[in-house]
Order: sequence, then C-alpha cells, then structure tokens
Amino acid sequence: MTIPKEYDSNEIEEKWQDTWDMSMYHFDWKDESRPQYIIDTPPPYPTGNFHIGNSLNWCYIDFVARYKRMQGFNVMFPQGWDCHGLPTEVKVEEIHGITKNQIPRTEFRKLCEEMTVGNIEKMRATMLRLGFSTDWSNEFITMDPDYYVKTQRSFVKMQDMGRVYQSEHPVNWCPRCETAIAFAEVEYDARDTKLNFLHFDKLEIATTRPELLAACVAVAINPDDERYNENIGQTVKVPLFGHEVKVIGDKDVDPSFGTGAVMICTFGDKQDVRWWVEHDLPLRKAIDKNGRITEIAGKYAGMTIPECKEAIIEDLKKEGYLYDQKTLDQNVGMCWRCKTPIEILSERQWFVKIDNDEILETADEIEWLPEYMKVRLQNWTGTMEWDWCISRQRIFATPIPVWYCKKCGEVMVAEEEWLPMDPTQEQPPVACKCGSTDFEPEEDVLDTWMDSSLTALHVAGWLSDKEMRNPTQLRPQGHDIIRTWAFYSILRSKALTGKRPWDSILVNGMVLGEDGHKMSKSLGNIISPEEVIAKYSADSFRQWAAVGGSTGSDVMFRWKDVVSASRFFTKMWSIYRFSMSHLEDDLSDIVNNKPEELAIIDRWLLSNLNRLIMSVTESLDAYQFDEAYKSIRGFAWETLADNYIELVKSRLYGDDENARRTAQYTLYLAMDALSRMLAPFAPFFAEEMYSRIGEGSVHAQGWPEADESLISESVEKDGELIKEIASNVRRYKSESGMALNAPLEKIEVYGTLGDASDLIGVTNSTVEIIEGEPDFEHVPVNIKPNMGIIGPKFRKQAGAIIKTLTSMDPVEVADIASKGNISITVDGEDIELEPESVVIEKEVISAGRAVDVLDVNGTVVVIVR
RNA sequence: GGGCCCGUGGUCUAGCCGGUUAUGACAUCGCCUUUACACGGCGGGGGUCAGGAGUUCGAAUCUCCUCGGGCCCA
Repeated sequence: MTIPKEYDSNEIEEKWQDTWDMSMYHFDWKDESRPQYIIDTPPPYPTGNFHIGNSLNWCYIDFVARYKRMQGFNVMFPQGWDCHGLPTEVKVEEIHGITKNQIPRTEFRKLCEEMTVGNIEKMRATMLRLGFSTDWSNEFITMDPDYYVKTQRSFVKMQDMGRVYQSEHPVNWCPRCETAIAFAEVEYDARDTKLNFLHFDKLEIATTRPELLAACVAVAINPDDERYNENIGQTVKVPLFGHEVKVIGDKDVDPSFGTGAVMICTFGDKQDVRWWVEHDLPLRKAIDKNGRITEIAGKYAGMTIPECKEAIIEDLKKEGYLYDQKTLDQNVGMCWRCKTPIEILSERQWFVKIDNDEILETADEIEWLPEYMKVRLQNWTGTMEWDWCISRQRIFATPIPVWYCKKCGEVMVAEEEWLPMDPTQEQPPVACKCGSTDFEPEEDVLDTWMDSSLTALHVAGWLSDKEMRNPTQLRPQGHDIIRTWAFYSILRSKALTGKRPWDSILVNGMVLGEDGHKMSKSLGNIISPEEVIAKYSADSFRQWAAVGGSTGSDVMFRWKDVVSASRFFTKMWSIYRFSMSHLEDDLSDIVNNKPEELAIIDRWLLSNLNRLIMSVTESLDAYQFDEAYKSIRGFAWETLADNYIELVKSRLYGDDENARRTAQYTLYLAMDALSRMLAPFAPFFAEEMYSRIGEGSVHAQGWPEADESLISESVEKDGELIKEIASNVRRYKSESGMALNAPLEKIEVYGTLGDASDLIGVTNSTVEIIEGEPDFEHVPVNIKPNMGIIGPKFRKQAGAIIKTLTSMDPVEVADIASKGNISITVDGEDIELEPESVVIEKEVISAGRAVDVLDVNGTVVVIVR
C-alpha cells in the first residue's frame, strides 16, 4: 500500500498550496456560456492581521465560491483592500514619531502607503494558507489610482446629479483627531458625570455641561409643566455671561429630570441639534476645532473643555448660581479610535443626500440571508436624521477633487477626464469663469466608505474596458456593518447605475471567544487563525467555520470544535486508506466495469449516498453550511464506516471475485462523491483524496449529481434491516460478554431478507432465513395511542380517551383491535376507535426454547448459541 | 430608552408552520486491541426545554409578561 498510515495535515496542506495553479480560480470575462457568479467580497482594512472574524466570513465565501464553481458557474471571488483611514495615519505617526502636519502631505501619504503594502502582504499569506480560492487576477487596492479614480469620478457624477452638497452643518467632531467623524465611528461608554443645578434669574435649570453656558441659546421647558409654563416666550439671563435667551416650550422635555428646565446649547448633544433646528435658534460656537473654548466665552477663551468646566463651576459656586450637584450615569459618545469624547460642532462639510425610499425599495429587491437582517437596515433607514457626511479632515484618503476660486469664490469641481488627481498638488487645467487662475484647493478628503461603497460596481467592471456585469450575485458581510457598508453600497449602486448592487446578501455573525464575548484585544480572548492552523490544520479551522454555528448567528470559537474536526479527518483518512487499499491495484478496471448486479447492502449505501448528495446540495443552495457538513460527516462516519464497511469486509477479503467487485465499485463511488462534496469545505484533504481517484484537481471537477433512480425506499428498508440485525447481534454479543467476532451456532431471521451473505460475514455465524411466523408468543406489552388521529377527531374528549386506553390491559386491547374497531366508554359515552388509533407494542417470548430472541424493528431474530 | 437575535442534559446545539417516551456533538461512566482507525468501536447514565400566565384535547414549538445574555443604535 502506498498510502501513509498517518494523515500529516500540515505537510499535505503545504504541498497542495505550493502545487496549485491559482489561475483555475480566475473569472473569465469573455465567457458567455456559463452563468456568472460574482462575489462582492469585503475589502478588509489592511491592519496586517487577518483575524478570525475575517476568516469566518472568508470561509463562508470560499464554501460558496467553490461550490458554485463545481456547479458550472463562472465564479469571481475577488479580493480588495480598503486602505484609507485614520488607524493607519495614527500608526504611521506612532512609528515615525511625527504628527502628520510636520511633514508634507505627499510624504505622509507615502509612509501610509508603504505600511499598507506591507500589511496587505501579511494578510495575503494567511488567506493563502487557509486555502481560499481567491481570484487574485481581480484584486483591487483602494489607495491605488486606478481604484480611487473611480471614487473621485463617482463624487463628480453624484455632484452633477445634485446628490452631493456642501453645507454648514452640525457634525460629530473629535477634538483630538481634529476631524469630523461619522455616526458609525462613534462609540458609547457609560461614565459618571455631575448634573449641576443652576439658578437662572427666573427659573432653575440642571445641566451636565456648564462649560457650554456661553453657547446657551434657549431654555426649554415642558408646556404642561405648571411650575414654569408662564415663562414661555419670556427671556432669561444666562449666569456669568449675561446674554438673554428665550424660554421655549417643547413636549420632549421631561419634567421629572433635573429641574424640569433644560438649557439648549449649540451644541451639547444631539437633542440640542434637534431643538435648534425645530425652533430655529441662533448659533453660538463655544468650542473650536481644536477643542478649545472660543472668544464668545470671554475670559475662558483658549481653555480646554475640562479646564473650562472646572473654572466655570468654580465661578458659579463663587457667585452663588450653583446650588446643587448630583452624580449621573451618562453614555458618552467617543471617538472610536482615540476614545476622546466627541463634540458636536458646526462646520462646512460635504454631504451625500440620502433617499430613504430608494434605499428601502432597493433593499426589497435583494434576497437577505437570513431574512431578518433586512429589518436592521429598514430600522436604521427609518431613523436617519442627518445626511451622509462624506468629508474628512485627514490626509491618507481619496482627495476631494475641488478648488475654490480665490477671486470670486466659485467652487470648481474637477471634470471626470482630469481624474485621478489631488487638488492640493495640482491646479485645475482651466481658468475660473471669472478669468482667475488663482485657486485654493479643497484640503478635506473623502470618507473611506466613499471608496468601499463602490466595490460592487468595481468588481462588476464599472468604468473599465470590461463589460459591465452588475448586479453582482452575492454580498457576504458581517451584521455589524449593515447600517454602513450595506446601506452606502445600496445608495451608491442605485444612484450611479440605477441597479441594485447584488442579488443576495449573506450576513455572517461575529466570532465570540470561548468566554462567550466578542473577541477583542481589550478582553484578551483573541485567537489567531495561524495559531489554529499550526496546532491542527487549515481544513480543521475551516470545519469549525462550517459547523461552529448556523449562518447569520454569532459563532463561538471553541478549541474542541477544531479538535473534533481534526479527529474527523483522521477518521476520514482511515476510511480512505482502507478503501484505497482495496481499490488501488485495479482502479481503472473497477471504474470501467460496472457490475451487473449489486448486493442489497451496496444498493442501500448508494441509495443513502444519493440522498446525501441531494440534501447537501439543498443545504448549500440555502447557505446552510453546518447542515451540509454535518450530513456529509454523518454519512461518512456512521453509514459508511461503522456499517457499510463492516458489512462488506467479508466480501472484500473473500474469494468470490464478483462479490468483491460489487463492494469495490460501491466504495469507489462513495470515495469519489465524498471527495467532491468535501472539496468546498476541506480543499486540501479533498484534493489529497481525489489525487488517487481521478485526473486533475478535484476543484476543477463537477459537483456530484444525484442519481434518483438509485434512491429506493424498499432497498433502504431491506438494507436497514440487515444493518439493524448486525447491530443487534453486535450488542447481544457485547452484553453476553462475547468477543465481537465470536461465531454463534446459528441466527434465524423470520422474514424476507434477500441476500444474507453480508450478514453471515459480519456476524461470523450461520444465518437461516425462515419464511412465515416464528413459533413464538407475541405478548402485547404496551398501548400507544396515536395522537395524530385521536386528537383532531375527538378534541375535548381526547384526554379522557387516552387515559382510558392506557389503563386497559394491553393484551385485551390488542385482541379487540385485531378484530376491528375498539369500543370504549368514556364519561358514560360509547366511543368507537379505528384500529389505527393505537399502536400495539409487543414483546417476543422465547417460549421455552433454549435460545435468545431479538426483536429488530418487528422482525424476529433468534440466536442459537 | 429603542430595534433585532437568543436562553433546550455539565458545555455547545437540532427541533420550534403544536401531537404525547426531545436531536446530535463534547464531556462523563462501563466493556472491547475484531486483518482502516484506541485521535477507534460497542453500550450506558444524564435534560421536561430560563421563569410565570394564557390559547388548545394536547406546547420546547403559538401569545403575553418577567428575568438573563448578545449585537446594533439613541
């Protein structure tokens, strides 16, 4: 035998990784004959670390990609990299000990790009080791000019459509990073804060933000609050600063909170923004972009926010305005990157208009998997209050291709033909309408979601020399970015092409650590894919991804899942090694000479195998990877190894060549189908299997097709009986303390068994099949009411009927039932029950013979020792 | 505070368009080296389905409430 005893996963996986020609996974842009299957793969942020959460998602994608390829689709599984963003800027500053403003923009960009290239390289290595069938001929990198030119052109196109505008607008602002940030980038954390109770001249207010007194533009009270409602319309004087502000009535004020009177500042929180818009209040900016207090705060100007807070509280106390303080739990919005509390400032920003109805209609055209994930998008859409702020005050990002004329102030948006370009490095090639050529560049850059929301269009060939192939077929992504990536992608695809971005969206869960919490650095429960591969194997890791949880739900990482996966491969290897030892020598003979007639147990296996193919296909079509994999594993382990192989050993080792051939042929079919069905999940193992069975790579083969003519209930029933008798005899021997291969004098089977030879082999005993009823007594021992019949028919009486039936003597009930309807009396009423209403369980008594009697699903089996 | 999801033996989980003795895995216990596998085989113990109320002849399965957990958001 040439097959090694041990399956050395790392050796074999590395062998195939080095051998595979990855061009077999390339999408064929010119192919019109096969249906396309384009996957809008998520472009990860190049942190240098392809983590376990990415890996789960990519496993799902790879299962689908490989399966669809085998089914004959022209599959594109591209790989992108979403490069732009603050984390890289922060890291570069850290590594080089600089701040981005100390060196020229282009130089800083270059440092970011270099770091990103290195990080991408590391992540690619992990992906290759995990065996993903990525189409590297369709890789894209958003920081490359040939990608970000599309971001810029999309900006210009949407500007031309009137869907982009500039406006002074409240924005979430991180004073540390000195940039506007999106809601998606705001993190919330519970913190203690002080609620300060202040005397205004006519009423009392409570505020957590006294440092914003200078920005107070109104005081709000609930119009139903009798303590204060006479003040509505009057003005009150702001302590320390002395300016007069209006008292307004608004039902959103909670009279039971604080004093029931709230000061409105521009801007203390989101509620201030709502009131500010609703009541058309003036704007007073008390905080500047650097997080410093402005001139309007007089002597406090130039202080930081905490400094100012302290000083103002001190002064309020001194002047007698502050009369109480209470501790309050508060959720503070923070910059997700640096954890600095965010402020709401009013700044000039670029925005993309959001058309909620368009998003919702498009979402309805998309198949959501699981379906309920759509609800999250819908809920988010319903609560959108601001448009999408797309400008960022950063450097490493796609530049906004805009200039401002220094003479007349005209906004000059680049023409598409000028792109890509960076306005801070180049002047526009034409003069302004006013004739001036003196321009001020737009220094703001675009939100990185502006890049990544184009991936679906990009991979489908948008703005390229290739044929446009949108919509794509599948968007796989996590549920954490439905309100960002999914939302923005739908918006952009619809706006720019009028089409939905994808036919289906497959949403995966988060990966939880073994402690049940989301994996995170701060919790210290991180496990890297490399760690798992090194200890077990990539295929085992992939099996965890498949079986660890159902699609869409969060999946816990558990070492024991990986261990059990690795055990399965050991078992599978053993099955394979055994099978091949009986096939190898004359494989082509076995394959090419189909036996004329197969034994019952062969047909039983093939019926089950074809049923398996059907169910696995069905599960994969529904993206139920766990279901699919579990049924493959169950078939291989229980049906094939524990039962079929045991039953056919006597034929495989026997002298009857025809009998041996039928078993060999059946085994071959099982090995071939199993290697193909395992291919999407365990690409390395499956390839190793297939390498001794067929020609070429298993990943270039077709998906097995079920032969329904081989599926037969009666064959399954007959095979099941043989299997069950064998299993019962095994148990009998075990319970009697006999060795499992110990011969019995005789086994008598009362019934039709067809062929007993496999049973003879597996039991190592003589088997006699006897027609007709055995000469033994059947004693009814239990009456089982059939609720499916009794329930709907008798409704309210059902309970009493069951009670009566089960209290009767089983022998008597069986006797009556054998003659016809069963008449019973329930609550004084006569009731007729059809014989089908009860199931009578019987026991066979050996009636004095010195034998043991087994009841195998109603078939009597007599054991003579 | 809102939205969505979830709560089944020690652990994780299937079932959940209702039908009476609840699936599987891991763990645990006992037996077994039988010519593929002891990272194996065979057999056993263990849960009344978070708690409560309701609908129903009948609920893990439907409804409501309470408690607990997760994710997203305010």
